[in-house]
Amino acid sequence: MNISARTEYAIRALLSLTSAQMAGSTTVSAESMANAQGLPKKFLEAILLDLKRGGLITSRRGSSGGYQLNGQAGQITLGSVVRAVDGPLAEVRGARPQDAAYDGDASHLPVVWVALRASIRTVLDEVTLLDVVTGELPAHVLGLADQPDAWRNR
Amino acid sequence: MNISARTEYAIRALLSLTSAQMAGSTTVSAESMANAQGLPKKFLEAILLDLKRGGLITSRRGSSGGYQLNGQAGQITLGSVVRAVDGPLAEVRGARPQDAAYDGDASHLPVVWVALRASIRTVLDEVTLLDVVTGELPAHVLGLADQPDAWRNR
DNA sequence: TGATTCCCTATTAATTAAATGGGATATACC
DNA sequence: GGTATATCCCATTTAATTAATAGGGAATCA
Repeated sequence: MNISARTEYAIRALLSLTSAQMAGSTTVSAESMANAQGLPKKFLEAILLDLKRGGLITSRRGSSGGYQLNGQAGQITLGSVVRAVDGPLAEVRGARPQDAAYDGDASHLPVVWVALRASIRTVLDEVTLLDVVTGELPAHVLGLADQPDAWRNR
Repeated sequence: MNISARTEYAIRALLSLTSAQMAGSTTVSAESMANAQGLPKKFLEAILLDLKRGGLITSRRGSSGGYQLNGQAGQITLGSVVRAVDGPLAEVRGARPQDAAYDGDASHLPVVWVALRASIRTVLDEVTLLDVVTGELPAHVLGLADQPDAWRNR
């Protein structure tokens, strides 16, 4: 149940591209993203390639090349980023939640796994890159983060 | 964002113990749990040790020994099981969600991570072992699993 | 006493995660 | 055309984690 470095780096790089899009600039190089966010450059390059293959960004080579978002920052969700770099959300022992089959005492377990994935989706598939940069997060998400113990460990 | 085999095995073993508790029996051996749920026995033993150290079960050695739940099945949540065998929910690159620190474009990201963890908690910390065995899951959880596309991949 | 069953440490094998290196390919600008 | 820039791509490395197994010690009961 962890967010990988890959995913975290991907999101932070895309937030740089979002910022650039808002400022009206064209492309941003891997190097400047790595510097701005403190990410290992070659590792970031590999991640950006995944993002490109996933259709989230476009790129241009050459002297004034770099990357930019493929589409509007307000249309790109964190969920799509996670899926592009780390695969499906909430897999259970390598399988999709609804495909985990059990019998006997555990027969109702898939319902729980599906609900768990659905609850994760209510956050990751509702928050866009633009939301994160502006801090104007969906009411539902702010509500979750405003719960009494949300910021405390259990 | 995955559920490990460790966690899945732990839950399935505990569901066997829940069933035994409901039937009024005393202890269940690791071997019979492994057989009933099709789990590797020695691996299961290691997991049961974690569960014991986490205070979720008790054990007795010897010829009619075995394991039993420490407390009522209706009081033990899936969240406590996950924490006992796999550590904290929803860590971000090895740190707690609220401890991930960023500046610049990513400064609002911790709010998202905390909200994500909160949403996971609304499922895992609300569902008990008894709920799963009986299939009588909390309304909130059933609601999530009843959403139109909850059972479909994205 | 002997069978049973948990307890515990160590080890292994496979996979994944995180990163690095080197170089080929495309682009812009002088 | 030449050169600097920057993506693209493959191969390799290192470390950590995951999943599982092995072997035997310690407690318990009949």
